[in-house]
Amino acid sequence: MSVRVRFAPSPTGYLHIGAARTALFNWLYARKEGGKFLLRVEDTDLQRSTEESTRSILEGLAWLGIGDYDEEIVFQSRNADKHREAAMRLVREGKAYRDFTPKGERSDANVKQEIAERARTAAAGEGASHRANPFRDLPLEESDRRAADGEPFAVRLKVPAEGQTHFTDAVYGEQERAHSEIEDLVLLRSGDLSPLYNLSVVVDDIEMGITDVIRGQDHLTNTHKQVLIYEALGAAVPRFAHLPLILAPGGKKLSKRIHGEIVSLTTYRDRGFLPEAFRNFLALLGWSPAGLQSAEDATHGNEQTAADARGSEIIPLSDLIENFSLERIHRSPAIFNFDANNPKRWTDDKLIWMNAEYIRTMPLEELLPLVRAEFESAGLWRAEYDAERREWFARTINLIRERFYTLKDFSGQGRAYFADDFEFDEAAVRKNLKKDASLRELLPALAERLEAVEPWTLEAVEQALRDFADERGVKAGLLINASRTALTGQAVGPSMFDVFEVVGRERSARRLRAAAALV
RNA sequence: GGCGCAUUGGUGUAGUUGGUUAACACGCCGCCCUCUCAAGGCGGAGACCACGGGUUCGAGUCCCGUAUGCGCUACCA
Repeated sequence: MSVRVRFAPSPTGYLHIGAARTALFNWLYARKEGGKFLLRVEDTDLQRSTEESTRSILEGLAWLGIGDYDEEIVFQSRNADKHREAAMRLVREGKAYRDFTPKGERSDANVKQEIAERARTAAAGEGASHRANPFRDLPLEESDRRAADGEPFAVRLKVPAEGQTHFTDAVYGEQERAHSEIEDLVLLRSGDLSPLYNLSVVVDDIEMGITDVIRGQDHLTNTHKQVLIYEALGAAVPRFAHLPLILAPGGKKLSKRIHGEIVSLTTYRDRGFLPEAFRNFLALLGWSPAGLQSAEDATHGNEQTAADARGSEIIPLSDLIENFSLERIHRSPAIFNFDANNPKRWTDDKLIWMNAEYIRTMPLEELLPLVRAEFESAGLWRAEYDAERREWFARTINLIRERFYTLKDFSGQGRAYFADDFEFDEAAVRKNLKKDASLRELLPALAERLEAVEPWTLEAVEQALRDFADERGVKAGLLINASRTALTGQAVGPSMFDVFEVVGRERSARRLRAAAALV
């Protein structure tokens, strides 16, 4: 049977990076196995689900490059009737029962505490059985009659008193759980008979023909309940693969409430990350390809091996797909490292590095459209960049991309190359312009000298500037650094003669003169 | 409280029939290069493989226990 997997987010917020990784692994597995990748929106919690969340999740997946679902999106809320039918079938077959116990109110906030307390008292009062429900063995006819009389009921699965369930998890191995540990879980709520999560998931997965369930480790223990439902329904149990959780620094839970936007995928899109870089990073969180970075590879083999091994964590999508396997997924949780108090480290170091690596090494033709999109949203784009200035634009981007980390840098630090209204970095002005008062006179003189340079090439400009420095008895470095700040507003940047060439004669001269006022 | 899962330098990981000096990437530090900053090259600090017991000639790798973290335990998903 060919592989069919699904990503099943609940639309109660933006796409969490942990969820994004789950989606990615499902996608990778489907593509590797030549199977189908499906999407199911689990919107059964009507109060918390929003259309906006659904849209945001879809957008996030599309951005990541894994929005190519192989079949139509399934909305779980539309299948409620099927879920209900399945549960009632189990009641008829004696595998589930109606529970006429009045519904107890519970405050959502204290559930955890309540659970612990209940468990404690249950442990103290000798072995309060999970099978003590008085309605568990109510004859079907009586159950039917009471239901027909309009008495409200919930439907519970009849979990066998003895024995255990087991399944083999592709990641965590053999899993076993005694039935005595599992209560008769509720399938349908009393009153409106709306289906609960465990039922919905199983019925939908059966309906969709899912062969492999790949999801977060937080579902590992509950999988036993689902196995029980599969068996009651007489359906084949799929293969399960649970993914280790992604944690915050200190091994704490990575939560939207505490950590804010850092856990949202859209943050990375909005802050100038490349989908391929983010995807690459995400793939390596909880999974690693076999052998790619062993010591052997790094030290032996042919000429380029050392360099190859160094960059071996930069993995093209085709290789990711090619090498992906459930067996290489780790069991221990991964920490997503960041420091909320440090702007330079607002997100994981390696992610930032990886993004920069992609920006400076990816084919220029692939980078250009991304920069264009960034420029369009920053109001820097001009039609001529795609026409008569096309070559200049490509050359300039290629020049400055070397030291940029995100797409935002092109419109931020790189603004001076494309607009005149750039800002001067104060530290740069202090360091390169205010440092030497003679620059007040030197800069305009240099401007004049450069205006005469013909042709305007890197070599000619360098020659002219160095000659000028010699004549004036100053170090070329003084003029070079001052020029850098004058032309770009920055203290750092590409080799200055490249900058001159790209900025052009007119603009260079104008900016040199203007900068004299800043000295 | 019960049940489950995990534990290799700061972080991500390699280490898969137990065998010598625990490897790679990011980050950090230094040097080289140099007009700055990156990149690149070279080098360095940083892990008694959570802790304690075993098994073995030999354990990061096997077994038991402890601790810590996380998850589940709901008429939430």
